[in-house]
Amino acid sequence: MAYRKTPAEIRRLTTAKERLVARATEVVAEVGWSQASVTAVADAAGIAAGSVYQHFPSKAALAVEVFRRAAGREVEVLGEVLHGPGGPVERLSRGVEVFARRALENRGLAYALLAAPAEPAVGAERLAFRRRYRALFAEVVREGVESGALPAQNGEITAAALTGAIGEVLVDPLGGPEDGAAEALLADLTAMALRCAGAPTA
Amino acid sequence: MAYRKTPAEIRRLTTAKERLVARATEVVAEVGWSQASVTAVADAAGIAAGSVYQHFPSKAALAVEVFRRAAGREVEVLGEVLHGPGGPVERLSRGVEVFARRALENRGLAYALLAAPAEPAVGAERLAFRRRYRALFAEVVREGVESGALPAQNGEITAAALTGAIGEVLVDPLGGPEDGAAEALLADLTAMALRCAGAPTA
DNA sequence: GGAAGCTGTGAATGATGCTTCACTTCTTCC
DNA sequence: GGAAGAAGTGAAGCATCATTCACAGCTTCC
Repeated sequence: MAYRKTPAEIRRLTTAKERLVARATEVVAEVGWSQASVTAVADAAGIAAGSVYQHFPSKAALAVEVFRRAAGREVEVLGEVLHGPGGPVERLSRGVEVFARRALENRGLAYALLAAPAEPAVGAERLAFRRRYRALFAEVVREGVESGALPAQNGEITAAALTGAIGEVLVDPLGGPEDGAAEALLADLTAMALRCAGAPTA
Repeated sequence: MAYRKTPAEIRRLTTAKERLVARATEVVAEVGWSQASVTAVADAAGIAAGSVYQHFPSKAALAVEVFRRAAGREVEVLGEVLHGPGGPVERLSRGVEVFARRALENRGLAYALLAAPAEPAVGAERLAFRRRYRALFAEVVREGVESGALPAQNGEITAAALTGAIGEVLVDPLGGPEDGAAEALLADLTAMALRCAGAPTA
């Protein structure tokens, strides 16, 4: 009998899978979901198309994994900022700025996560993550309202609006070339977000 | 020689094309772009699949026409409200409300126009129309700033944010079932939009 | 060393759905 | 009525890709 995987072998497989996800993420960031065929992704990872199916049961599963990893990092970062130190308004402002800054620093990926046409499975994942963004924003808004820093409002609506507004504001810059106006954009964007939540203007 | 089209024949062809676009719009509103195959659309219009190509050079061209007609109506309506009588803030408020109300009254179509997965040609059209929405909002915001009704701000950003915010807020209600909370939603949405533009709360 | 079994390969398979085309049906006009 | 030609048909053609599979190459462990 020769069928027990050695730790080294397990590590090799895991590494191969990690590498596949990483390369697939790069491909998606560069050419978008619709152009990221199984063949293209496999080529980028240096394996045969068929080998993808050693790691994932379908292309959709791989795509979902790519999305989750990348979007998960963003949720995590945003959560840390929004749950971090400072008053609700300050945290909201910093959260919006950090989120937008990270997107602008990694345009291709940000565009893929936010807006690029994608297969249904990825679309569903996108929806799910948008809900998570909303939930994070809603929490801070609610806190702000309770503390009196923000006026009474429907926090869910404001949170959804913030999510949509940030995405929409970023779509054009993310699609176009780097234009050097990033800092001005960030300032305008955070100002808008604060107005949106009803924070008194500084 | 028998190849001159009579007026009646021309009318018949035009009517057939109109009918095709109308039925295709219904199909898209019901099942979304991805399920609206040429066969399904042709069936709905009561013609053969091949006949679609008498009117449009490709499926994409038909889809684009469907999108343009439907989205064009919304741009027109929004434009009328935003250019109508009243102060900038009042018009902005009414514009948001009218836009959202129309979407909620025609959910399937609104979802298809705003968010449903679609082929690249439709995606491009969607982007183009979003720019038109933004331009309309930007105009009113600029007017409001000039008249002093709104605080100084980057009108383009606010306009993009309004477009994104409205879309995002509507996506969930449009996807789910009618829940009867439409009026409350509209009130919260317009309140958010006014805050977003910096209008003093009523 | 060598049997057993897992991983990797990439061409073949299969599904989907747009588009074409040979043919039929309808309209025009003498 | 009938010739000429357009519109309409729908099944076949075709392109695109995800997925499979028979086979080759490796790793494990006695």
